Amino acid sequence: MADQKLPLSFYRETDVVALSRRLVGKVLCTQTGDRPVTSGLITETEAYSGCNDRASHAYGGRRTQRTKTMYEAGGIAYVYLCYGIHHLFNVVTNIQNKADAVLIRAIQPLEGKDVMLQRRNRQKVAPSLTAGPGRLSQALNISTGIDGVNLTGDTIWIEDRGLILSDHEIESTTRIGVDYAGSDAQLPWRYYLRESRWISEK
DNA sequence: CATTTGATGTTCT
DNA sequence: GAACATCAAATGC
Repeated sequence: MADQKLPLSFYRETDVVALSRRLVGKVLCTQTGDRPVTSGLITETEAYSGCNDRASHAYGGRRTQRTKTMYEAGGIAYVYLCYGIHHLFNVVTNIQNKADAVLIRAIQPLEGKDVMLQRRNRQKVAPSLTAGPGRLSQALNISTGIDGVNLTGDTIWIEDRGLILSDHEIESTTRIGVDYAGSDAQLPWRYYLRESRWISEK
């Protein structure tokens, strides 16, 4: 079968942790303006479980201008500004009002590497190009401007290219940068390709 | 190599 | 004011 764009039903899965694991090995693609398609293999993800997860922006049912996107039905992008500089890309999952999301933390460049180098102002294709949530967003031209955009459209989407990963190829550890979340910081909800160099931390 | 620091918008106290 | 799902450049070994 040809490359297949993931359908809305994929994102409406109710187990955000299982979905986070399943997104590793899929291919994130963007296309803006008249630029060529840029894409990369998803190598690292983190699950954020809505209202009950102290690391989540939606913890305790918090609704703000920023977080309202997370409460929509799964299958759209949640992009927000971190530290006033970095645009972080998340996949909204589950049904409406559940506020579950998966943060994409790293990709391995596939198509459009020259465009990514240009956007990032780099000379060489190396992990620092797209390994890290702020980095991959800049490489793929993802910004808060596409917050709420449908992931089955032609601006940003995710493809299944038939790669199947067994459990020993995927490592799960605690999430990055969520020390403030108390005991929830210990949850092993970060998934990454064990053998990949394209990871945000060693 | 490791550690420190500056950049900087939104949200919450 | 302070904290924050971060990064890059500068500084110290």
